[in-house]
Amino acid sequence: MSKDILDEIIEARLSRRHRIFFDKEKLHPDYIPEKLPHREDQIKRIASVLVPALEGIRPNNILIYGLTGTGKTAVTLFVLRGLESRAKVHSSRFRYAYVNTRKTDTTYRVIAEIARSLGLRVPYTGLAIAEVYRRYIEALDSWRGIHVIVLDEIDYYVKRHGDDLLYKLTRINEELKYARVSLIGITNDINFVENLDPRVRSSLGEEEVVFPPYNAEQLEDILWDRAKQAFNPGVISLEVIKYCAALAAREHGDARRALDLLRVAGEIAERENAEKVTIAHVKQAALEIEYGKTQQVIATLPFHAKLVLKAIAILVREKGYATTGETYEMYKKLVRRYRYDPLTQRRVSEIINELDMLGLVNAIVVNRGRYGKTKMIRISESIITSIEDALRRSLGE
DNA sequence: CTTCCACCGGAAGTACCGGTAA
DNA sequence: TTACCGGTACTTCCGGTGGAAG
Repeated sequence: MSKDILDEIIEARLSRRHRIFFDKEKLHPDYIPEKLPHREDQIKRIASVLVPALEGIRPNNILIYGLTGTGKTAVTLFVLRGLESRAKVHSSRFRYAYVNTRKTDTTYRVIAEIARSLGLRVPYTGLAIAEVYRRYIEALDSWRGIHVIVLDEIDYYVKRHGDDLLYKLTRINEELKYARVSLIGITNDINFVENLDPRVRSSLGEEEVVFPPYNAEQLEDILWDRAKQAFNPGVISLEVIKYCAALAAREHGDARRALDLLRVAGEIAERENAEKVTIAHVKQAALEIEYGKTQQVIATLPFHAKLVLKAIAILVREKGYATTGETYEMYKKLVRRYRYDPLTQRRVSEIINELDMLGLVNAIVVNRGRYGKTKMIRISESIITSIEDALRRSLGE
């Protein structure tokens, strides 16, 4: 009997999935389509810089700029994958390493990942960085090919650790006898290059490629292209696509955001057992994406960071903003309830900066003359309830 | 013009953890 | 086993500072 109920649920689920999505993967942020509309110029540029690799010639380094969701990563990987498969035909030795330095955010892990892309087995801890580097060099030279290293979101890495690693990588060819390395740096932050060592800047920027934001029409093309593959016929309308495109265009033309909206809207429609995706679903999706992000970020915060955030939330509810000193006092009260020792104010000040970087609070340094220098901390109206929810959930009560 | 608040944020160092190599 | 490595999460110390108040 219970089996019948189960079958019913499973069938309902399966039939429902069939109704909305045909192939949801096509909307996944990491999926790279065969066609990248409105990026022909960039594909040509990057491909023509890289093709010499097939003849065993080291391509120039490339620096790629563009805001989030302008197709930088997709285009780069698209070209590299294409070349890698052609390399087999031409029997030339060509490989690439892709590292997102925001996710892989320490020196050791970046080098380890580069080395792994050549098939090396590198432990995730225990070795000296210099040792991993040495093995990588050795492996390169015995392989004797062209290795392209993609460093995605390098601005994040450089902000935290400086440009020493970048400098080393730009000089790596001097240490190699038979192999050659090219670098591709990808950044969202246009100003980032200005703070770079001039030698690194000139070397990394041998070629520069800019990815302008998409406008609403271009986003529509992209979305329509993908929607045709991802959804079943009749589920999605041009009207809904236009709405997603318009929302994303408002946010500097972020295609990833537009695709997320479409995917989540589809999931909501599916959940509601609807036959079509509607504009109401997209609106709901925008809310859920925002809510989900903050919930997830807060859930993974260390204990003391949660308490600091809670202290700020309380103060912001009371008077609209908080200063570092007030936050610290409130935080100390909260810690006592949990019978833990409070951290120092120096550390709490750092945690506030971290919360700012995560986008949970806005902290700006202000000088109030006679009343000293401090940080004015605020929480945007649109996420404060979501933050309170998340804190209640993860701190109990 | 000077004072001085209430912090800022750099630098150096400590403790601990999970790991490797010999 | 021992020496060492890098990463995280802190502490301690301290010089630095924009601008309202006096």
